[in-house]
Amino acid sequence: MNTPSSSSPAEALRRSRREKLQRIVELGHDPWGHRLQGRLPIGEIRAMESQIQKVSTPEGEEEQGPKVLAAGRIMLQRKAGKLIFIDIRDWTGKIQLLVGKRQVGEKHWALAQCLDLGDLIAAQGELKHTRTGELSIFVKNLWIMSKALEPPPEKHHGLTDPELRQRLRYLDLIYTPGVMERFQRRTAIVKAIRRTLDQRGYVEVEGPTLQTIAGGAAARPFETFHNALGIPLYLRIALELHLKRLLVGGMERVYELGRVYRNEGISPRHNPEFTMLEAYEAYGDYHTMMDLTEQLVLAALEATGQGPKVQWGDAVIDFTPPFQRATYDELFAQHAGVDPGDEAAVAQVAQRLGIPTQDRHPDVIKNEVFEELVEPKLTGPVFVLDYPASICPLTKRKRDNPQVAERFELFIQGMEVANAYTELNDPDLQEQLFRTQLAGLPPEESMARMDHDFIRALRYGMPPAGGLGIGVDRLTMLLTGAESIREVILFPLLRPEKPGQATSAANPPEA
RNA sequence: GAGGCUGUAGCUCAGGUGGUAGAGCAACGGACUUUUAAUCCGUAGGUCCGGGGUUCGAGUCCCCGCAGCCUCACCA
Repeated sequence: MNTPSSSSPAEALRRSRREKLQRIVELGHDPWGHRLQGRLPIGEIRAMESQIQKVSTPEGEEEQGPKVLAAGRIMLQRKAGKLIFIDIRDWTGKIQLLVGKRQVGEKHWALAQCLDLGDLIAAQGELKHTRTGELSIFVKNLWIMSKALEPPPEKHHGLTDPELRQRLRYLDLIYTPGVMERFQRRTAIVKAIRRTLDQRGYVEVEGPTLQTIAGGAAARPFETFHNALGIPLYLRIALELHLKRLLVGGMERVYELGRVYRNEGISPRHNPEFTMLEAYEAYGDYHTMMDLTEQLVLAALEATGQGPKVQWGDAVIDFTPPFQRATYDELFAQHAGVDPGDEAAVAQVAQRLGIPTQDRHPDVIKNEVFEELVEPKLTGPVFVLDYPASICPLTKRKRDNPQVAERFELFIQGMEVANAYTELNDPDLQEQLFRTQLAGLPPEESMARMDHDFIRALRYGMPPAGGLGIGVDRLTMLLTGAESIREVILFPLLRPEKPGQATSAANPPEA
């Protein structure tokens, strides 16, 4: 069709498959398959092994097994003259097919000659053992379900190049051991989170992802433009401010589980779009959310079918509850070796670390020291409690100490996994904090962007509440042994593939 | 944005100090009715990421660029 007489080896491989496709059509088979009725998952078929019976015949003892219909992808093929062994796999398991020329007849045998690694096929026959004891389907009928026109990766090593694994994730799922399982675990984790919140009486909602003010966090947003309205819009960087509006609106337990977008760097722990859970509970506080966090993490852990001790890289994470709780200042003193109340001493440490101290708020300096010296030591799981109020513009202060905010973060392996507050519901203080945060900062870098409608909402009365955010991707990393966030995101952001780029396994995208 | 590492057949990889590019898998042809990463015989397959440069000669050395990974920066 669009293939000129190219003689590259990749073309030769594709041509061979195209020729077989043609042959399949000529033989009267539909190379693109059709609905299958009565097909069983391979896992279930394997479980039928016990139904195989030995019967006596004039020729001796023979096996008699159930008739089954299976479908799957051809992973391996062994040809032995007029006999072909084909290993097919679906997402429940793998099984061997035995195709014999005498047993299947001409038309099916001719079809079998046109099969390649990677094709999707269906086979129907008797479930029995081969001479060497391998559970197999002794094929009577054979269909092709989908002809693979591209050659699959190497059959024992699969794909190893991380770039190819991410760009061709469908192949990664098929051929890299553990990838399918990891993403299924991710789904199980997300389901467990939903189940836990639903059981606790929460409602799930969907807030806007296109916003005129991207608030609720200190991150650079992606910008876009609405043509009909003629206004700039931003992709959300947090779920917070709209969920709190819903608290005002009377949704007393509310959560959203969805994507947020941050226009920042990419690293093994950062992807520009990631999945966040935020949950708000009226008449709770950050202690309420601490209990909830522990419950959610344990539910997620259980959903992955693991015990309390999880291997992650060289480390073992012990999720045995209750998780350790320690205050920000305690941990600061312990790991930074400085009295957190001694501003001069803290500034000195900061300077030693190369953290600028000129004209900066002491709490900001202190927090950067914390991030530098304390966070990497927090192998956790550990709840860090009571942050300096000045770095928490959306958080209620402690009743007996306005310098301290009722906030905690959960750290595991030096990673911030959860962040929670007793939510600030005083509209005047909230407005004031927005303004002081804004003072002298370009709007892009403000820690909290002024959102007048949000302040107005607070003026109508928001119940005191606990609020929680959990980074679902990071939690999934920790619970599935993934050391890069790209291993738990199906399609992480990559630079676009250039036409003709040498790293492309298959046809480059059309120009 | 900075630094380090990597890029060789469709895939997985090898190619000391510069001398006209190799293996396994996959493909193609042949043998084989109980294989298990099947085996055996044979054939074909290359923009060595791209572009410059040094050299009689570059996969190899130098410069510029592209992409990926890692570290850092950014990041409540």
